[in-house]
Amino acid sequence: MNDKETSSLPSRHEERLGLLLWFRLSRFYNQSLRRSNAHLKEWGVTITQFDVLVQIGTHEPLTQNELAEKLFVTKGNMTQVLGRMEELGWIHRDQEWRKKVLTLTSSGWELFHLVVPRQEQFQASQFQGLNKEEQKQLLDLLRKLQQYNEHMEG
Amino acid sequence: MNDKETSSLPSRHEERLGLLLWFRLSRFYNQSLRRSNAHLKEWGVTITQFDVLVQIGTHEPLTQNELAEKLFVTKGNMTQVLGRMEELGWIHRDQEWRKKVLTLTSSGWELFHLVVPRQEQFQASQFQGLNKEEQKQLLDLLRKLQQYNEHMEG
DNA sequence: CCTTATCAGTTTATACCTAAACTGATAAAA
DNA sequence: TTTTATCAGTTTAGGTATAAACTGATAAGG
Repeated sequence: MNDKETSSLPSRHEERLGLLLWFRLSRFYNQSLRRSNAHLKEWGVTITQFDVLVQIGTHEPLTQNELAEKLFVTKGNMTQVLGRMEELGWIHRDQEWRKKVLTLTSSGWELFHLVVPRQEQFQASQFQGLNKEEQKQLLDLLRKLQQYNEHMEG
Repeated sequence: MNDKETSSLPSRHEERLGLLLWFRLSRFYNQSLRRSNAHLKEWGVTITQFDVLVQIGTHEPLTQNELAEKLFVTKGNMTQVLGRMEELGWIHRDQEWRKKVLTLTSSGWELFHLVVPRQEQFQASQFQGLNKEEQKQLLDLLRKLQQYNEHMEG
């Protein structure tokens, strides 16, 4: 590949921007993921479990499919993650018709109230490299991207 | 948690923004990852392998540690991913002093020239929800975040 | 009533990723 | 020279994620 020659062509340039954005995004995400897991380790919670905890805690009651949709993961994945969380005694899974209704146990609520404020604070610190205005900008750009892509997939 | 009451407090609000940013970011990243893998499936390549292919192809020769640093992943992970890519005949791993020097095989170069332009085009389409100006803004914000966090970790 | 479709969740095989402990080689210090 | 430190890469155990095939229950159509 010949960077210097092709980058002067505008159409190539735009394509490059896409790849650059992908690289930046995935690097930052990976870093952020690792740091979050390290931070949550103190309470024996993974970032995935934390996300599930927040979703159930704020939208209870939820079914597994609804949860998977909210988290943008497959339902097969939910089976595994929720299985472990049930073992740990953080959630109830009650069969109801052909659905399973998810709620937090008292132990789950305890964890929720303990960990959510800490993690909020931690995530705020992760984005300290941007001022408040820039943070809102970033949120807005991500919102636009998601809306557009959702619209594309129908 | 009582959303409506606590969100009026400014300090709480800022912390919320951090959590919101994290959620948006991870949802978009997951979506993007899934779509990229689906797109690359045509050539039997995963997005991880693609990232490795690009790094080696553009920075050859590289050691495994250098590659891990560029991709922001652990060296243990590289051992596994590179092992598979070596089996597939895409890369050479030549022991040199106490390092292993990575280069692409002719088959690897073939794949590189076949897949990179397609994936560039695909990634460009992933960010079409933003105009060129907004894409540059996003890139800039991500760059700032990474620089700040790198500086923090020292 | 019986057949067929749909739907929620599970299972399986495979890949990715981490942290932490380990190996073996080179380099530095005693 | 012997010991100790460091460094690149590997291994292990465990969690996360997917796609695709499957199960079993409910719903719809014949």
